[in-house]
Amino acid sequence: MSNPEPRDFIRQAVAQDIASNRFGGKVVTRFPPEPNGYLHIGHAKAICTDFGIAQEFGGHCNLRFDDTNPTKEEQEYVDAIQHDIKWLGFDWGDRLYFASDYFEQLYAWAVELIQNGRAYVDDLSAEEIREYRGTLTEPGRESPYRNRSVEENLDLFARMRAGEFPDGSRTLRAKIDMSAGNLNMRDPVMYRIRHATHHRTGDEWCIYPMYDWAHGQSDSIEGVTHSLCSLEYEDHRPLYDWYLDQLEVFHPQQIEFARLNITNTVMSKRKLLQLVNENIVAGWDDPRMPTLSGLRRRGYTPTSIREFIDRVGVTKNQNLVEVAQLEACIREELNRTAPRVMGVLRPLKLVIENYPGDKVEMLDAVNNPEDSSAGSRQVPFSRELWIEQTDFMENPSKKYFRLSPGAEVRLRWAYVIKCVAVVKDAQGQVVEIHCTYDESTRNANPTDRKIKGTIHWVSAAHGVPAEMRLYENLFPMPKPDEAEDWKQNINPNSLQVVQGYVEPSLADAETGARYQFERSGYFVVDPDSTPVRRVFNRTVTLRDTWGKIEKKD
RNA sequence: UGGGGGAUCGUCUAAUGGCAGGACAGCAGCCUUUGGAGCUGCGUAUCGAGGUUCAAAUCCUUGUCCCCCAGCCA
Repeated sequence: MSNPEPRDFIRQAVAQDIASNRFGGKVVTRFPPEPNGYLHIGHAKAICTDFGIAQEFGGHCNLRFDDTNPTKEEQEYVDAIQHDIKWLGFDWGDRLYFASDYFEQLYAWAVELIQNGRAYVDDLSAEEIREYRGTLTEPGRESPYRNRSVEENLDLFARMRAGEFPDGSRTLRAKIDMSAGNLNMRDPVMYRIRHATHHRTGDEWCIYPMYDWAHGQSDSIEGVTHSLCSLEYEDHRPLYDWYLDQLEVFHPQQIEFARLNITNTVMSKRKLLQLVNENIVAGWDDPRMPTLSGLRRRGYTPTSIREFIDRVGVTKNQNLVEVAQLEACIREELNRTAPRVMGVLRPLKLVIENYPGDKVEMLDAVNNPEDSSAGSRQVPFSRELWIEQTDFMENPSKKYFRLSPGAEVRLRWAYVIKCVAVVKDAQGQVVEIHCTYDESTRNANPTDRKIKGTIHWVSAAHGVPAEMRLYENLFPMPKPDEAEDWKQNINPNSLQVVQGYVEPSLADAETGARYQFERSGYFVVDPDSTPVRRVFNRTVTLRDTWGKIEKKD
């Protein structure tokens, strides 16, 4: 059951707890999202850790929505979150919970704390509470309402629940220590009044528990043994423990780890929401978003994301992982699994002068050199082809070994051709390339000379028009968060739409199907794709050695 | 001059007193009908200074730097 050598400090702690029979050897974790936005790759780290550890140690992981703030939460998010977790590859079975299901129990426990003199109704305003809290370096002052009688507190709290008081007029606070160095212990608010409709409990409640009051108790109710969360809750652990100790209920262990950060993107829910609301991107599932729905639409696989999370590890260190690390994971998987096809992004007409105009040959093309079981397909070849604009250069550098005047190049799976003429328009733009082909080189190399370059192509008569959406990082700089105005730094080329052609085998490609467009990148069929308008999203480019050579010059 | 946490190649991460290793990125080469993939090689990385020890990334002392906390958000 337990790993012989746990991979990280959390797994080590869990293994130790099992060894010492703490919690009766059981392992129960939970993933506690607030339904106020879509899940992103940072959440994937938490999901993989919470569900992964439960799985590895033969335990369970609960999915519990932390829905204690009706003003920010929506059913849409509840549904999207469940969909994304399943897609990532995890299953909570019947262990779907909501903090809002515990509101009655939480209320009863709050009454218990009042009765024990550990909580009180405070009439201070939000602003006054802030003033009384003190500062980081100065202790706070006790509220004048702090020493009300138990009876008065009970009465007031019941009337808070009954809806007798307006929003913000009163709170229930834990009576702890206004001089604590840890601000969380300076009489934290347990309940606030919010006459708001909750997406699950409707208008049943007008007081709502705060995170700290809800979270640990929810963990306890569910029998969670290991409550894993991010580093910023380290300061909350003493409070987490305090509530549980006061209540003398089952006491889970909270363990904190560092959240995931990735270069060239933003990860805070607030900023992602802004990108969506201000139409900077096309929605939560815009392929440029670091959301799971965005990555899915971009063509990332669940396994590649899990692999990525595995590789970056779990520690308490501040981290900023290069996005290249994520890209490496999807490239590695797709290299193994994606069928190769030919697709031209920016078409340039090529005419083979000595090839008969009425002739069409079907050429054999290997589907995946990394997977012999993938077989091969037939690709039509004819006199007029589309090639990539970037595969022709009128004045090539020495290291360029694709097409240029007088130069020879191989057409993938077809013939070696030689450029004999260049046709230009009135503006001097190259609009057509004329070549001759060497009939003896059909899928075979000439013996008398070495052909260095191979380019891809699509038969003009057979090619299928396709829209290609070429994505790059949303932000050009590694740390957009540190810029003065982060939104001013969106990469203008983060989405480029081009109209190209793909080989006819892709005519019926299904939504979600992934391909390698040879020499270009990995693409996935977008949901926008129809038989009339085929749309491919570029998931990631191939590693581009030529691009590096070019840059150096 | 409050409380909490963290410092290991460019990045992420291993080591739990015993050869500082891996992945990504980068560089050089080989190979190649994808300038893909693959293969080979390339590293003054333990925050500083003292100390303990045969031996320190690890233990002790001390200093420095970074992150988080003053929502009736989570």
